[in-house]
Amino acid sequence: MLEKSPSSKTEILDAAATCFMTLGSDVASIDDIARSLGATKGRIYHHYSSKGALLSAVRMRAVKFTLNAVTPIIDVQKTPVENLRKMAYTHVLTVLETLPYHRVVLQHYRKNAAKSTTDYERQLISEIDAERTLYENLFRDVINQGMTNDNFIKRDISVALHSVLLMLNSPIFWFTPLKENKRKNRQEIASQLADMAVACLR
Amino acid sequence: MLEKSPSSKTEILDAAATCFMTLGSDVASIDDIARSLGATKGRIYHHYSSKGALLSAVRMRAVKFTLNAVTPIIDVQKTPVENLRKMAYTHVLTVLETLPYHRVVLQHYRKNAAKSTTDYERQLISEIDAERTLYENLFRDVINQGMTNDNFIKRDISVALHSVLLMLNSPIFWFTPLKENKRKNRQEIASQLADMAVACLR
DNA sequence: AATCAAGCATACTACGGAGTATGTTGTCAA
DNA sequence: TTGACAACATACTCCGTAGTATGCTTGATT
Repeated sequence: MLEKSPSSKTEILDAAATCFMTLGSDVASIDDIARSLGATKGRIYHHYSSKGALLSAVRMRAVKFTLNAVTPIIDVQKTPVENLRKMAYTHVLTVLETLPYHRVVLQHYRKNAAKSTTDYERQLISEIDAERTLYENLFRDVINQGMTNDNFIKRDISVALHSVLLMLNSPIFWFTPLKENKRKNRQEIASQLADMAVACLR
Repeated sequence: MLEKSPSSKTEILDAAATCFMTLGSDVASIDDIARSLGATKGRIYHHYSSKGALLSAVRMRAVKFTLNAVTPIIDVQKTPVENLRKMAYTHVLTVLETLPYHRVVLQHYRKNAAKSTTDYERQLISEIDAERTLYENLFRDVINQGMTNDNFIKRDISVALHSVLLMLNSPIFWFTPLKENKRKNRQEIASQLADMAVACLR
């Protein structure tokens, strides 16, 4: 999953992401993940202190993927429309290339109140939230700038932001990778969604 | 939850929807739901044969809410743009008024492969899927018609359909009801989202 | 060569939750 | 008035799973 020489830890993360994705993070057991690695619990608990910690690591990595991809392509010289269009395109493409991670994230967009979590795990979650807010603000700033420049219709910024972001994340629900034309197919989807994202703001 | 005289079964459904929403349908136990009703397991298992059956009932009811609300307002006399706009508005408003149910549905957009389900539960799920497909096709038809009339830009119909639907469902993620101006607030949100839905198609 | 720790595997415990079997209460019909 | 059934409550069983305690192996270090 985008790794040159996968360390043991990232290998575990990839397996965890896939298991959490297919079974759901609550149903998938540590044993399931270990089995999919041809290993046992021992290996996982050696690297991650709890199931919650492992889950948080997966979620954090998902945010980093998109954050690292989108941040460098913002160009203050260009117009908000151009920037948003390229940000949207990059976002979708990145998501499609690290899909399992984002499917896991999606399960937790609205699952805040777990039954019993330790202080340590709550801290991990707050760090994830901070990083996600950072990422959202990249889009918020561009949309805001576009609204003040009259490139975009003036609307409630929060409604507009989250609507656009969720539309860009919609492939997380329905995308299934095909054998042939993999790369091309993804680029087309990213392009269409980027168009729609820009369109729905004006 | 939209009920004149809530029967014991619908009362259970409402409680289940709320519990499944806040804790997640995997984590929330039957005892949790019973406790929130001031009752015990016995009451729930008297009406629903299993946890899966109860969950399916919640999901099915969610689909019925929107299906019953949107179906009658489609008018073949009007243009695709007018129809889609009103369908979108009605959809959002209905969702916001029966929010817990739709939050539960959302958890299962991509959780198909449960660990072990009975034949009976698989049947329930397939019935839900059929009903949901029926509902999606209402929107698919209108969008298709709009594309052939050149009211909408011609795009991949599936990508367009699911993107729009997910954008209309975005409040499921972030909406939190306010005390004052409840009704008005919801109408404004529905209106904005309906505008954006139409806009992103052309 | 001996030591030691990293990186696992194995074997256990403890507990929560789904499902069941059975008891209890009210109500209505004959 | 009785019996029969609906609508629950109570008290269990059983199993899966998170977490732990401990043992084993291999490579690096002194």
